[in-house]
Amino acid sequence: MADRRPDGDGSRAKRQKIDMDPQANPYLAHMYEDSSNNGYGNGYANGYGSSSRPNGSPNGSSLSGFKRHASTMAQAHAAEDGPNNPFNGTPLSPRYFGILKTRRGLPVHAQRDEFLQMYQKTQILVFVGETGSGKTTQIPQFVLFDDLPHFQNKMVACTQPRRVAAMSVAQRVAQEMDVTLGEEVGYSIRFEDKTSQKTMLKYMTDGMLLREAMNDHNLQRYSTIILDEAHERTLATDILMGLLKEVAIRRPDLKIVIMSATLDAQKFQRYFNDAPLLAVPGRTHPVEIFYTPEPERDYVEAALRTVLQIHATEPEGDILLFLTGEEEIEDACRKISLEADEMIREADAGPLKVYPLYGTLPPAQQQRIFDPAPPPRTPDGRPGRKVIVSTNIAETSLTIDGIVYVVDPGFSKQKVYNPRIRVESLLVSPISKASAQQRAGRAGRTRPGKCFRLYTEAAFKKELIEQTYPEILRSNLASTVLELKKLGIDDLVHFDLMDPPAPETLIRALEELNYLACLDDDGELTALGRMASEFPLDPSLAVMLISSPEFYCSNEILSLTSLLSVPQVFVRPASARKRADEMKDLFAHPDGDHLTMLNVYHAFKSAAAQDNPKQWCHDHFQSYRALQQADNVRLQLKRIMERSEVELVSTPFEDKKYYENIRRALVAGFFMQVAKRDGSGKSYLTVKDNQNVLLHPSTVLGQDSEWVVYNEFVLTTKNYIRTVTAVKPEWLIDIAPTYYDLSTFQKGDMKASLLRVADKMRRKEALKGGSRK
DNA sequence: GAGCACTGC
Repeated sequence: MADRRPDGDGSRAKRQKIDMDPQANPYLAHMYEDSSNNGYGNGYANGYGSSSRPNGSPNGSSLSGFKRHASTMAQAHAAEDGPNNPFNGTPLSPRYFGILKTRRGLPVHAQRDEFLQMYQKTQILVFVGETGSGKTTQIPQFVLFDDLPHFQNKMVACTQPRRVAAMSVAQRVAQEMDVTLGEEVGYSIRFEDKTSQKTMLKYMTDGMLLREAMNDHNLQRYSTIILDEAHERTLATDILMGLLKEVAIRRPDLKIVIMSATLDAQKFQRYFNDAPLLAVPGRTHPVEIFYTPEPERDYVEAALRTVLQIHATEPEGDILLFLTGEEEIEDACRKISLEADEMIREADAGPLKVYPLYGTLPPAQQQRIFDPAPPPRTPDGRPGRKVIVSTNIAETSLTIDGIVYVVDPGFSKQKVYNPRIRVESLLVSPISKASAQQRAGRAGRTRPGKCFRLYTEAAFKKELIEQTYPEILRSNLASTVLELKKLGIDDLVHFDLMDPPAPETLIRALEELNYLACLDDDGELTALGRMASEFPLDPSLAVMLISSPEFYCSNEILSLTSLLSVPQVFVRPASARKRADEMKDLFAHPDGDHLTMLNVYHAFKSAAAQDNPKQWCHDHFQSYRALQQADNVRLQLKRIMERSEVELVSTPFEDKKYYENIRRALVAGFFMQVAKRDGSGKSYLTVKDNQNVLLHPSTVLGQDSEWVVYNEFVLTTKNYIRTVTAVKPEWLIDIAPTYYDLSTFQKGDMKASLLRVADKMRRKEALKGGSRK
């Protein structure tokens, strides 16, 4: 039997410190009431030596009587009861037994035997557990006792859509199993691999498992793969499901558990060839639903009215209001506070505290939502209340206890993709029934609650779709198609996805990859495509990066690529717009936003700024978080470049081509995102798609640039292109001759000027040739 | 003269 040692620290992957600490993370839906997480992580790690550990053989451990895939709940219970840890032989701590008691009271525990029997009988199993059932923490442990992966030299993997979840669940389960996090139980997320030779249960992001699959098509290192939160239907989960369906045939020994929270489980069952289903009830309190009798014309106005009404008439308990975006939320918070002050003055209402909540809010401000509600103003006064006004970040990512009232106007911002003009944009759209249910459920976490839906019951029944469309139907699939090719899936059309995307979307993606020379004319992966797939980047960014040594500026393009794959670095608070803009002007480069961002990065990395980077960012209206993230991404990309032997080179800064080389390299990746000024006005026209666009007001570029590359198409009140840099048309023809094959262009001003440019280039070339003779 | 829902590698 395989021995997994040596298990010294030397063999462990190096890991980088990042700014996420599960200890400090308040969003722990899976932490039960009794859990105290202080001081964990040390204490008993030093108590035993690894040499005395039973390892590699069940003999002598409390798992010795276990027959793989034929164990019983009684056996597992006996092993769990100790006195020694069944997985590493060390004595179990008193705290372990305390947690064990809680665990055995969880709803999933009642069906442990049933789960085991089903798990043993079938290869693929669908498990439905509502919130509070304990599925995320318990099912993987049930699996461990029966699958005994460590005796096969394999692991059990459990995927999560979000990093914080993977980290914090792993930490909780390590506690439950009385092991040190990173040893028997670990996690793996981007930038951090906290696993070791001993790891038998690994929590990870779905994207991470997908990355692994690209180099290990059969996922050989796993004996069981559990996909958790499958109902969220992230792009990665959808692709993994398609892949696992195929791997299941190639690897009959692999077991697969699909865990979902919705009643839409039949869809998963059908997809996995009528896999058996096990459903476990959750543990939540009832939530009473109220609808408006008539449709509301202005949902924000109706929402404010409802919140104030609740405050005036309903008993104690906090309120959660769902709105769609930052501006709407900040605005609503102001109005609610104003009205509430008046209610307090005139009607002796209880104090009301209002908190905004959205993803781009600084962490310290996000934390404030966990502050307790304000106390009554006088000892016998009316109780205080807090209102949280949130985007749908509070629908899945984040749980706030103490919410009793939910106000749901029925809208959220959703990504939509239009393959015709190749544009992804955010649109305020009605939510789905599943979302509405999820929102309502937020009112019943601690006690019975109420949900006020600001739409009619008829609208709920007839107008809302059942489920939000999965991400795969709402995205540009260029990078997905590249991933699938790297996964060894050649026939994309027949790849069995749960919801196949529109053929037009696939064709667009293939076309884009072909122009980028990642796929050849037969749709086969090229050497460039294979290399591009190694980078966790959009194909155009990856191609730009890989091509950049040809333009003598790969160091700079590496920095720029990192900056383009993190949130906006420029901060512009509503209270200090003018000063923020002045600061931005300090970094402005006349040729465009890309170069401006690069200037910011270089300034940030200068000795003066690094002395106190946080202060520097504050003073210069830069996002410290974004710049730090960019640094982190840069390091990761740099390692991949080194591995792929992409050279790191720079043009000397004194060289007059320093900036020009960078602009040319931009064209190598973004030649499909070019616009030309339309006549003499402000309007631009995009190449080939012929979309009328305007330069985004945030640009540093003047109106005098005839040709520009842009990073992003933003569809709001108008069509904007954002992050733009001036380029020369000769570069387009020179660097991307296939895309700029003028015979493929529609007749018009664009084609005419490109033809003139091409002519000029030919004349120049001829002259050069002539002079050489 | 705008405004970035949320994730992930």
